[in-house]
Amino acid sequence: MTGRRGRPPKNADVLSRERILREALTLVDEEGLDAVSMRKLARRLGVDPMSLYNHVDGKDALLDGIAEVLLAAIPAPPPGADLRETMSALAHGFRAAMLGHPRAAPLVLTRRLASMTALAPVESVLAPLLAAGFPPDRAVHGLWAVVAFLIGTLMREVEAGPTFGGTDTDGARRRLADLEGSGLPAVSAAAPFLAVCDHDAEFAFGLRILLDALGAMAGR
Amino acid sequence: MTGRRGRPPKNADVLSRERILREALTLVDEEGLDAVSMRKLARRLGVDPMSLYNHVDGKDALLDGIAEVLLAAIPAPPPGADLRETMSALAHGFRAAMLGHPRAAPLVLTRRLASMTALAPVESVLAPLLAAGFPPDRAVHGLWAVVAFLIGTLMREVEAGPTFGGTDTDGARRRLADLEGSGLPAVSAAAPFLAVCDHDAEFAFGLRILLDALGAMAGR
DNA sequence: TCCCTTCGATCTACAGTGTAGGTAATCGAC
DNA sequence: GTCGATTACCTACACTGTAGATCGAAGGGA
Repeated sequence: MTGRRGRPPKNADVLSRERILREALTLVDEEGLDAVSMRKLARRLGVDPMSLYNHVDGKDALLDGIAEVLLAAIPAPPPGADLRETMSALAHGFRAAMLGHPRAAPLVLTRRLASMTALAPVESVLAPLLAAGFPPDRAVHGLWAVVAFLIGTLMREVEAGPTFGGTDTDGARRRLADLEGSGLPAVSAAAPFLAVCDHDAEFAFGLRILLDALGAMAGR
Repeated sequence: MTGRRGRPPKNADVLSRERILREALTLVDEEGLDAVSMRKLARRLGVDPMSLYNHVDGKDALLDGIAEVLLAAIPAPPPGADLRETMSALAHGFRAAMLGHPRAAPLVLTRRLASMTALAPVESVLAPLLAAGFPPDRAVHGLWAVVAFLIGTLMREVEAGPTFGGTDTDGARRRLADLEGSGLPAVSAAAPFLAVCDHDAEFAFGLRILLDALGAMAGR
């Protein structure tokens, strides 16, 4: 009655893993991670909740799937580039991919992904490091140092929410007052820079420091 | 019958915010974050679930509370130390605090905390940066770069779980085989170092790079 | 043509969740 | 003694993830 049972007629497949993941991602974009439930997702797809389980292994696997969609959006670095250009391009590509879906980004940043999708960028970073003369163990250390920085900054950036940027918003003013009245001298002195975050500048600063250090080590 | 109603007699308060947070933390330590529910926590405290709401604002506030307990465990750095010693001490203190409760650490690493507890370490880092001649905006950038690195490494470290360390475990062997058979040349070459993580060495490496860079900037 | 396996969508059901709203018992202050 | 505030308990509601069974169409052989 409510909806016909059994397999849908003909080749008109109602569901597919891709369709589910796409809809899930836009659901996260619109309502946030906490709003994701199998039932709500199914409702948006016009489908019974349990049907999702024919294409996805469960809620956790669904979230992993979204994470991989995000990771797949990182463009490959230009082929002829040197170490610094390659790492910079990948770092900016990663950041852009996360900022394109800020509410879904924690799925990438907080989960240990072991898929092929996650391995491609690793290869793109390791290759120039090895070519620059890094022994494999140091190359891996350098890779993880940069990855850690990326994860950390983006975590901060993405949790801040879009209302953190403006310098004259109500929130910023209140934060400024709180910091100045904290009684901590250094915090008070730096309060204007703590109250608002110039994420672009922070990202550039940290990335420059790290790439400088790696570049210096490559020279040795 | 099941339990007497109303306020408990005399000064024998059954519940308190501290007791709740303590029990919540050991619950997380024992069973992980997903296992935390108001009902289970109440059961362990021998109390009705709704009673918790008299001391804690809701589940989210409870988790924030646990995060602050973790943060409060970071020891203050030695007072007379210079920039590098101070930042190193705080970084190691932060790491030790997180590794002391690996399953609860994501609460600190993934939440934006705005409490006084979170501000104390910030002061401890900013003070020597400013004293070393950093202008406030650069000091804040340096602070966040180090914080981002800390968040990122600890995220990786804490999610890996305790079974990631050993070199001859089954998981390590399987990972090694996967990496070598990935078809990616750089990944294959560095596979032995990708399959197992020496977290201590990684942490030391990244921290050294960052502190070197900041030290060099302070000299200018 | 019939039969039979396979597959995907549906339905039911269950144990568990966070918490709003209401009630009763005890306290400190007057 | 009276009164408001505090605190523990109870009920109830809407919602979650998903195991298990069921049904109907598609496709392959005979």
